[in-house]
Amino acid sequence: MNKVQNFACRGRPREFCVDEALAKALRVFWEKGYEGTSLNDLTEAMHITRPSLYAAYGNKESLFRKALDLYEREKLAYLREALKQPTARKVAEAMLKGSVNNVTGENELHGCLGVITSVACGPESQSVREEVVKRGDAAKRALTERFMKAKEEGDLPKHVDPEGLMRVLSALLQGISVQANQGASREDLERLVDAGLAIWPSP
Amino acid sequence: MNKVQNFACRGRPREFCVDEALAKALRVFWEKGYEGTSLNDLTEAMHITRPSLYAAYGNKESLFRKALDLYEREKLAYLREALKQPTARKVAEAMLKGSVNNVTGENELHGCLGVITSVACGPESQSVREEVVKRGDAAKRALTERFMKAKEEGDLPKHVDPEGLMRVLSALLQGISVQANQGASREDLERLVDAGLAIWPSP
DNA sequence: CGTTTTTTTGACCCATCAGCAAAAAAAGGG
DNA sequence: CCCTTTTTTTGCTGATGGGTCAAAAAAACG
Repeated sequence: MNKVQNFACRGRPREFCVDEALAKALRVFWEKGYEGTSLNDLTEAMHITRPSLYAAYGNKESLFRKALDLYEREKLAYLREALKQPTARKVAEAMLKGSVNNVTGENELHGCLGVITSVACGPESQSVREEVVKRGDAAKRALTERFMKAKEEGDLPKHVDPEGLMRVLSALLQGISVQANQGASREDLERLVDAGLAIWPSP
Repeated sequence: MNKVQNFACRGRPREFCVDEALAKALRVFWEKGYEGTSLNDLTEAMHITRPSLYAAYGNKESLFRKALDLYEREKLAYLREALKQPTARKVAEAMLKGSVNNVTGENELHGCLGVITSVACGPESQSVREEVVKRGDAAKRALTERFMKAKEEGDLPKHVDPEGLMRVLSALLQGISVQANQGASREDLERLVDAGLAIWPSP
């Protein structure tokens, strides 16, 4: 009795792929930040007119949130994977090297979208900043817990403060992003990573 | 024969203090970044009308450069002082603690103006970003040289890479700025500093 | 007192911003 | 073939962006 695919297949079909266009939008947000990106930038990159964008994604802010989801899901996968490494040192190494890859990948240099957004948001669109910060805080908590576990397992010395160490590692990751924005080369960033790992606490 | 003070004392005197208004402008730029600051924000904070601003400082960009000079001269003095510390460890300690003070001082939280600007500048006003990056690079060179000297003097181990260590310290400072922007408390940042100093290489 | 020099005032310009309304176009259901 | 549903197209809106001009106002000089 039921038709196949009777969910929303009426009417004129959409002429663009929603996910594909979202990926384009992500790249623009990533390059320019939330406020630095205009609707013209977006529609040009997505090959979409303005009303199409509104119909498909709501408005600029909700488009950004969807792009943020995509970013977390795809580009930040290495952070979730890194947490599974067997030792605190390997966690740090995976995160730092993943960050360098993320930030110097492909052809152009970008910083981390989260850092860019949390730093570059004016008082308007404060809700966007808060959203980004909230997601970052969740990651920070997970990292702190990972270091607490590492201490129990003995691969971090007794005297280290897991939360402090988590803030140090966060700062290194954020610094990688900032320095990438400032034009640091991949070699520069790898030097940062090597020096950071060289002073990492040994059990 | 010569009059006293015959240099530009004719005509209607200015009704505001240029330096004072510049300090107000600096605070606004510091809070909102270069692009995030509008002329309305500036004129409101400086208690000046638009043409007065234009006459006194040129335009938005040249006002920002003057504000940047002031920022470097006053708010970044601790960095120059820190370089004079006798050991690499003390240099790092002075910079990190000074940065926390700088960033959590007075009543409101700010990140570092240099970080904010270098991260939050779109393709327009790229010259501003380049200016900020250029000034940062000079500081980075000085820090690298300081660590090379420290190595010669034996207060850093033989195996450390001065440039890498400089990038690590830079990253920690940038991370402090980013985390302050994200709402970290003074205690949070002091924890970061303590943990950072705890893993600092000993001679 | 009048002239000169400078600042202030208020309005204005043009571009861009995010967002939207109405009509045209394309598909399926009857 | 018409009707409904959905998307596209075109063009618009009100607000805000940085920047500027002409005229009024204020002070110092002769």
